[in-house]
Amino acid sequence: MPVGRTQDERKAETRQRLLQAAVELIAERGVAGASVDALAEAADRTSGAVYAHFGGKEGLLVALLDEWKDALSVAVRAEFEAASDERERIGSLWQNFVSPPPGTGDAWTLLEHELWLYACRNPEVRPLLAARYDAARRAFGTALPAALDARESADVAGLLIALLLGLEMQRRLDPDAVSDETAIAALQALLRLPETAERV
Amino acid sequence: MPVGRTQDERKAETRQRLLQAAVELIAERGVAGASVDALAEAADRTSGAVYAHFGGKEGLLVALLDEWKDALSVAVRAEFEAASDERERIGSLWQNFVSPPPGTGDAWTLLEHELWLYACRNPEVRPLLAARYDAARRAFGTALPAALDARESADVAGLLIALLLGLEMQRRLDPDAVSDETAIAALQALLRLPETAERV
DNA sequence: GTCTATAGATTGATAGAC
DNA sequence: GTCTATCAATCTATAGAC
Repeated sequence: MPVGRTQDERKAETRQRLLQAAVELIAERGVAGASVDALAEAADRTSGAVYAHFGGKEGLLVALLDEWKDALSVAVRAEFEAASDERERIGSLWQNFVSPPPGTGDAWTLLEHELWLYACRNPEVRPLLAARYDAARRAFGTALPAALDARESADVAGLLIALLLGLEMQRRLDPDAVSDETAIAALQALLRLPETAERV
Repeated sequence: MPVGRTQDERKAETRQRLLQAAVELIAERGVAGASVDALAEAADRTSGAVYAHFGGKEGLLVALLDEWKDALSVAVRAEFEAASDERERIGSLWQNFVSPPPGTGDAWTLLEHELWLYACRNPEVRPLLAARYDAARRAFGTALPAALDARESADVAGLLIALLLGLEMQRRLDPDAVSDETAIAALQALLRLPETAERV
């Protein structure tokens, strides 16, 4: 008797639709600009569904952060490990993070900054996003080539993430802000930072 | 007859009060979260003043961006040039940008990200912020030690700004995200990037 | 769990007195 | 130029039918 199944399936589908709608609409209009009604409508539901599933807009955001907790780290790390040599690794980083194909993930970083601002202002939510970045640094760090202890590699991963975030910010305003060559050279320099430091 | 003067002075004062209120309130609540009424009230005026001076909230934001056009570059550059050696320069950058005294400019970067998001979404406003970052890179670039052409030094300045922005993002969520030593080493590495590149 | 309907508060913007 | 008063639109959240 698959009665319960279909109920649960619909429930799960609504949940996914709401989360996906939140990703798109918040990237487009911002956290404050995306009303509960608009979020529900984008998911082909009504506002009641948002309250039933998440208790409100804030609950939806928390669930979104939770869902995405390690999506970032997993994706970046996979890309990074797939490449064979350093040049290729850097290239993949640069391509995928800062100049994504202008179709799917075009507004990805907008959502990232939107959630960052939200987390900075809400002490209850901040630990969630902090854990997300921490996980990204760790996962990313273990994929680094040099033999470093966990703390060092996470630090270097933090540097790479920082540079990519900051470069993307500038290039979204002006695609010619920083040349590709300089950016790639900088990524290489940061990757080689531990070796360089040892020589001193 | 100083009649006209006092009128103009009051007008100018209201304008400044509104701009200052916008800085504080938008950093605290965000662009969408700061209503026209709240902005006016924070400036000890009423909403009518906002419409009379700037035509609305968007006009106030544009004026704010215009006012701040080179405030960033001037400040950063002054700090940077005041220091005598490289170590001091890096230290001043790190201190002032990423770990400002938690009183005055504590919410500075929140406003920066808020305006960035706003500019990304409003094609009419984007060039304004793009020009601001461009000016910052140029002004900052001319203060760089190495002998580079304008394009190269602006690129390196873009790298430094990017790293500082990205590090501040992570450290605001978690003060221990990236260690001070690693961050400073990274800034040094980026500063020395041109020399390193020449050796290859 | 999802819907409709609605309450109650807040928003951006305008009109008119001063 | 600044204020008070106000309109129309929009928002969050809830109540109740199904």
